[in-house]
Amino acid sequence: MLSGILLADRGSARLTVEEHRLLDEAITEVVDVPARSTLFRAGDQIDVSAFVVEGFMARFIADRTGLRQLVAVEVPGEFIDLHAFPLTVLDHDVGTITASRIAIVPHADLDRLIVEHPDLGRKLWFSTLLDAAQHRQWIFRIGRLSALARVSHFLCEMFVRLNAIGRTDGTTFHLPMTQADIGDVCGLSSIHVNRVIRQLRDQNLYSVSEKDVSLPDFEGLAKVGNFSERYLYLRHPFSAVHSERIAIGAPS
Amino acid sequence: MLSGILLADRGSARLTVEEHRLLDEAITEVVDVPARSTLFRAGDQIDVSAFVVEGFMARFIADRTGLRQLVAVEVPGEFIDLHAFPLTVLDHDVGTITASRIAIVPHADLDRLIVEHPDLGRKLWFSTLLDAAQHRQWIFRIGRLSALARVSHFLCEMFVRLNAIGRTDGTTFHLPMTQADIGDVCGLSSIHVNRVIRQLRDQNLYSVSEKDVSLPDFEGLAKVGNFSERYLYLRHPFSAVHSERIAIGAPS
DNA sequence: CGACACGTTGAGATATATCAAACGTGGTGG
DNA sequence: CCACCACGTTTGATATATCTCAACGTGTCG
Repeated sequence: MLSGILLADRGSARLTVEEHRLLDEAITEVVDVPARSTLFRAGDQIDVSAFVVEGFMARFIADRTGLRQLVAVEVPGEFIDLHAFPLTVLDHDVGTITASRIAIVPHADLDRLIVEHPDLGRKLWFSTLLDAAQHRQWIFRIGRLSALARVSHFLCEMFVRLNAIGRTDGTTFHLPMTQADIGDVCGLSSIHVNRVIRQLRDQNLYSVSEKDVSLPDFEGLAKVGNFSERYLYLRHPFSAVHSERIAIGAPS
Repeated sequence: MLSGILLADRGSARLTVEEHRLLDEAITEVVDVPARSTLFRAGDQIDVSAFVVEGFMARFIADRTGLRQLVAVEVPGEFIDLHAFPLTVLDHDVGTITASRIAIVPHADLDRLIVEHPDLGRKLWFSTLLDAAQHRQWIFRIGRLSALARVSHFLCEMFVRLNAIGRTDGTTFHLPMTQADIGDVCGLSSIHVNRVIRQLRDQNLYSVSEKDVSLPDFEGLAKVGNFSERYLYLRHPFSAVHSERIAIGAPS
């Protein structure tokens, strides 16, 4: 049941037992990929998609000078390139952060599945739209938040997402990313990330040991980061306090 | 044939005559919306989706202080909230920039259509993934480009998108956005946008009169903005020179 | 005519980047 | 076992991009 982790806790899109079985049967290969390697590149035409079974992966866009901007971080249970199924060509690179195991599903099989099972098709569509909702929040994060808020927002996101797949103990979770990676997520230099993280530590909002991150005051961190988890569309939100109305203001 | 403009020039997702007809029949209402008004808000549960027939619209996220970040700009022929069909709840606000006319399609009809016509379903899926691809490019733009490059990149994007729907004469197009709007797109203050635009004018890369923007040297502007149009997935790219290989560099 | 939205300009403040260097730590090979 | 190296983190000093505040001009619209 490799697909068992797919779409975990996503309210309206949870998969039925039957749908899990169908997806499992469509897996043609399970591949182990070393850390820090690039699997696909922008422009690649691909006829399979894959989801993460274990490990941390990332999607990113690089400019001519090699500056890298991550556009998504994927954790177990998430497709890394399901959008390539309708799109057929990738517009960004895909690679690993840590050593990862991925399960591969040919597009031809997805084709057949969504015709025979429209509901499953809708759920796969939903899954790609979850990415889009996260993208939007990343735009907001980078465009309108301070460095301190950006890093806080990102830490909140990772916490909530990992919590949803049972990878936290309620406060602590494993985050195998370097400060440079976080900079690539937040549009910051790694040096500045370092300084911001120290601030969070000084405010007792964050601590880390061996890549195990603790957020002793999630609500406080969420406030600093202007974080509201609604965009993750979870059936069981971590924070009871949410969906607060936000004032619509004038443009800057 | 209101739907005639949908997915124009998107290679693999162009609609057949029959599909256009089906969508047209599903339109229940055509609504005129005044400029600068908000149609839907984050958290709204909606059971219809709409596409732009005429006008400029935007999707945006606002923080507690009213700072606004646009996450998408929509022009005629584009759905503004098709993602709400699988998602059912919106994670951002939707509003107009100029007075607009939109065509409304109930989700119940889309439901029926995609079951009976899986190919159409795939194309609608594609359409929402186009948004996601644009989101990714916006993250890159804001995260890794200078103010000058951000504005250039955005101008290139709007030019190419409007060109694809026949709304340029090869150099000039109508862009009814204020400098503050552009700031909300690029994560900049309106004052800084003003200064950046003056730079572009001084470099003869841009001129404007009555909201009619001219880009006399598109290639030059694209270079400044690190712009490559691949992510727009057009059948007839504007620029012959593209798909150049970009070096993958080390993280910052 | 006044109010308002938008663009423009100036001066000063500040957040973040850049450059440079040191430090710990784990792994590796001799 | 030690020397060494690669990698990530940390710190300091300085540069610079962008923001903020403030003011003014211009056109439009009621």
